[in-house]
Amino acid sequence: MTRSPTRYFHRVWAVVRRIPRGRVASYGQVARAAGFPGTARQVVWALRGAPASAGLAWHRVLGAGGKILLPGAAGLEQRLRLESEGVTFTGARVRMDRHQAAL
DNA sequence: GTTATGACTCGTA
DNA sequence: ATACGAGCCATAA
Repeated sequence: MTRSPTRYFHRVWAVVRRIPRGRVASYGQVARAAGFPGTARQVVWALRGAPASAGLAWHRVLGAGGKILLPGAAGLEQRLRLESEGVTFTGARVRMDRHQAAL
């Protein structure tokens, strides 16, 4: 089978797109749902490589346990975006027990 | 072909 | 709670 070099990206984007508003998922969960278990780090490439025009909900992807891993101002923006969607936090972490997306 | 990078994850201290 | 190390692997150079 001819495998497109961009298939990985495409699959990851497809998974992120189906995370509902107000829900979140971890990098590892996205990777697993995309059919590439154990490739949590590579999800980052897909998120950064996604065109802004795609409107990808990158802010709904967090580290394991609901922790925001994006450093600096971007991390703050992520939190603000999530809160504006109704996502609640416990300290620095998202309440995964309430906002875990069903993948 | 090799090397470096990284918004990871888990175990351990 | 934080800190560190090791394993992980697609992409870029």
